Amino acid sequence: MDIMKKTASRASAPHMPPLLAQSAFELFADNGFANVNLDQVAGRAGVTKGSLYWHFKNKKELILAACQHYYRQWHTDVQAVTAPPTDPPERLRRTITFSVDSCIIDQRNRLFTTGIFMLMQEDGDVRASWTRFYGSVREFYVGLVTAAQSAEAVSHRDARRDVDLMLEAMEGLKLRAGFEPHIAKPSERQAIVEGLLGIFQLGTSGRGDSPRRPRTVRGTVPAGKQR
Amino acid sequence: MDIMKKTASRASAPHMPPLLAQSAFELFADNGFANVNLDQVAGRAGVTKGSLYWHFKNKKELILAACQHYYRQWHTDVQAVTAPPTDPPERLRRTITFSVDSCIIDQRNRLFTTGIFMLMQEDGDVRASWTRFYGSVREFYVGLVTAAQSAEAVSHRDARRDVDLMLEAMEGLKLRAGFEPHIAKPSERQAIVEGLLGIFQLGTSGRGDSPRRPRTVRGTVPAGKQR
DNA sequence: TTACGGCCATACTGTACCGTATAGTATGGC
DNA sequence: GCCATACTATACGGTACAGTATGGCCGTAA
Repeated sequence: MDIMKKTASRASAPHMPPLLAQSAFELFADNGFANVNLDQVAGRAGVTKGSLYWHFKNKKELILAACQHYYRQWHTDVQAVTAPPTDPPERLRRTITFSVDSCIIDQRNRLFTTGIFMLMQEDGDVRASWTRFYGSVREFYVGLVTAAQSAEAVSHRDARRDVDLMLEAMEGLKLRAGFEPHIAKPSERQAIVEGLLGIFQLGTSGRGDSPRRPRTVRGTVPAGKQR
Repeated sequence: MDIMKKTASRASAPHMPPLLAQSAFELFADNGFANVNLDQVAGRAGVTKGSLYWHFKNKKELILAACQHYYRQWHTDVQAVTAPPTDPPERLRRTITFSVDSCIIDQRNRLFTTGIFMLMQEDGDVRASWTRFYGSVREFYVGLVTAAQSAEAVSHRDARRDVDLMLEAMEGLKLRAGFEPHIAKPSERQAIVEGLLGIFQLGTSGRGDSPRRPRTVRGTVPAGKQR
């Protein structure tokens, strides 16, 4: 039969474990954790289950590795978005825009994180893993927000609380995008970004194009109230 | 052997289907959809799988019935909260407080809805079912909010958008409560309610007790800006 | 050349569980 | 007294899949 199929590409593989983790992530994100078996994961990586079990103790460890893959990806993506040198408010806007697009458009992102939330309920390790990630995301956003706010000389609000509220809304958005696909329209996405930015009560900021809704009137807040 | 075990309580049962649906909801909410088999559901209702399959075509129909049970429960609970005659802003506050408590404290609520979001990704019927429910919840809140806003004579904002943002934040809250349990503290819950109410830019409203954070300064919004 | 250890494939075991087949029981109509 | 209908119990087929047992290949070092 089909012997010697691909003995060539042996040993040159980029160190199986990360490749398996990536394959696992892609399959999990496309089909959900419960609907993927280890034969498929191994197959996608070009090996079989025997070798998968050489690198990972069990399915749970593979899942955790897939999570790490996802976390790393997120950080590098956001790094790329915030890299270009701009002023802090614009960086905040870009990051939020990127995140909103990820939540709404990137179905893999949606399905994968939903699955994690499900697993979290019944596995402490997954929960701990996600908790660390969420913490890093929050700190990242807090940094962005405080920078943006101090740039406007209004830092009277609790940035951490605001960031939490925004992140909650983003997670909810992810879920809602699953059953109300019409929010994927560009105009809707734009409005949603404005809504989230509104949480921080920053001025309309950045570009000159007029904001889409009158909501951002908030920017003008009575001064002299800093704590 | 054990004959005549419980012939007494036969036939007096409250018409199996709803009882099975409730049993299914409880088990699903406690253990997740994937970790419950039909023997357990039937057992909890005092029957066996054979009779379960008499009433329901398959597991999916049972799940949909459990969803209906959940929806009904939510509506009656909220009805109970908003029933006592108070002014609209206070009714809004009470409803949000109730919802936040449900999201954070009621673990069954959390696990069940998370499971639904997972199933939604792969089943159109579940998705349609949830979409209907979400629509009814949104309309309910829009009614509350417009009533509350017109009571304060400021209706310049898009209530539907605000409600969507708030509901998204609530769903996110539900998820976050799963891995950051410290937000179950009463003071935190109170702050979260204030944050959500802040979305609607209403005054601090209702009772005389001072709000917990300076955030609600928002209430004083420059007048004369209605569209 | 041999020996060995890292890596992988194949074949298999064990288990969980959905769905079904079928036998049995209560109840009401005729 | 007979039968139909509604409902319940038990047992099992089929399947999907996690995890294991075992042996082969290949590079490296003695």
